Amino acid sequence: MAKELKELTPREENYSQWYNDLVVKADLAENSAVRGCMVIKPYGYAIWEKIQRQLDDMFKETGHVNAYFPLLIPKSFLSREADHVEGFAKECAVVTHYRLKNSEEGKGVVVDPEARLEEELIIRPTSETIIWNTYKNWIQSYRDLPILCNQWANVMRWEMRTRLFLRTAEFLWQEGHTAHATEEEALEEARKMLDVYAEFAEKYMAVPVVKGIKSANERFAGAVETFCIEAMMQDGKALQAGTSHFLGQNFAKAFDVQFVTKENKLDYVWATSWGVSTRLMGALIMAHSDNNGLVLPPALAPFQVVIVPIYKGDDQLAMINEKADALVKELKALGVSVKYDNADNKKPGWKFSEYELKGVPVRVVLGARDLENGMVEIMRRDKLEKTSVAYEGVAQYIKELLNDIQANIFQKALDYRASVTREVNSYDEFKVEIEKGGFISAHWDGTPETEELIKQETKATIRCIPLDGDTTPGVCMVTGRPSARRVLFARAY
RNA sequence: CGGGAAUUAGUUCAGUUUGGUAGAACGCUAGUUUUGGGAACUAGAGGCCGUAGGUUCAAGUCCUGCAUUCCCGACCA
Repeated sequence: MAKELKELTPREENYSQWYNDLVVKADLAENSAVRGCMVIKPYGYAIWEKIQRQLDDMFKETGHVNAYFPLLIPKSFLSREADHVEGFAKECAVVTHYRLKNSEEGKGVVVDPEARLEEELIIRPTSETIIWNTYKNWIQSYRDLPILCNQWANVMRWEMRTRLFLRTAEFLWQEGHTAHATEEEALEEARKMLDVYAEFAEKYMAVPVVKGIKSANERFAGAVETFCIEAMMQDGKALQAGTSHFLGQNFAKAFDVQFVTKENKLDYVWATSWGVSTRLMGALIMAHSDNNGLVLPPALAPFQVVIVPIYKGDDQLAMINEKADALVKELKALGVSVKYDNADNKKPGWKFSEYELKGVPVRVVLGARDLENGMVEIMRRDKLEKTSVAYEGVAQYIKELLNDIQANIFQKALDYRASVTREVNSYDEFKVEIEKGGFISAHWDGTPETEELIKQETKATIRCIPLDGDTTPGVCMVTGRPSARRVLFARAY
């Protein structure tokens, strides 16, 4: 299987084919019988659980709690906030009936026309509306604020075209929804969660991201300001990896959520929402993988080490089992997760390929030959390098190696991004450069019209206005009008 | 919703030109030999050829409708 992957490379034209093969062959996910929906398989879900656990810890550390809100939302809720309905109406699945009955021709079941719902329900594409409808009951006074809730849930957006992990009709995500007494506090919250996302992406996923602000065209439907983290994939396309929105008082006004201030005045509540989804797994796969399969950062690998025994006969196996069990114990004591695969129905060569395809960071080979010399063979997935190490103290060696791998994967992604990021000063140059992929930093006059024109002509969008970075004024590369600063362009997923 | 292509074994596909006994590879099952980079041999199991009609002595193959899936666009985290 790994051989088939080798026919393509992560940076070629046929990237989507490569990506799909990789996802399927690494046993992460597959398309389901339902259009646009995906089955996340156990190995893929194990990675998602790692992501969930880590993010959830980080949310708790910043004072958030989890809650759960309904899957179905009354249709009328969606129309309360004008921009919001505009943004989501086109992709909502709608529940119209609550009962089936046997068909009169006697074949199968049909929708019972008697069971039409008085008010149709939509399957949540996001939960702002149902949550703000609920918050109305929770908030009377400034003493009830802030509310810092997060929800782990599934949502559904009836996308025209789907791709495993990157854009599926149903996807898993977390959505934080907070309510605040002041504008400053809400803005600070939105910024804080952006930082949490950025830290998670870089420290755990080993994916470097640019923190920034979305232009008006790309802003979340209903938000005053959308902050985002943008990542660069190996084929030169950008991927929005997470967003944090400052919602102003838009939803409080739409759902009439007012509170009494310290000064005994009525005011609308200030809001944020922020989310990341199973799309992060797409980012993980596309940012690091090579032609031998996945490359997982140790911090998110379902297991960090796999031990493969090589033996002839039961005597050797017994001896190797003993050594392996001892090593497993030592590694676990050091907090390293490990799988010992002594299944005898697969050959070692098969296992080597399999675990490379699955992206396990470190492989330890225990063979009779090595053990006689007191050595073990270690292979690191990121560099595909084999070394021989003394059995004594190998657990400590592996623990340090894992740190090194995590750092190396991040550095590699960072170097790649640097190599495809550049400044451009004219539109002609831009049109040439955008074909090569990567991030392009250029001046823009700040108008939606110019942004739209660039998108039409080059398929490139403004990924973000970076929070850090060059703030020297200049002139727009298209119109020549004044530009406050450079912004980041790319073609994106 | 536009433009292409596809639908046959668990999977990937051949077979359609010229209608005539349903095929291959991989996978699966059993046995033997194997085990330091995806093992070999032998013997098996497995198909209403997407669906509904039509043409014909005869349809996987020709004709018509329908459904579904994939790719390329528009939409989007």
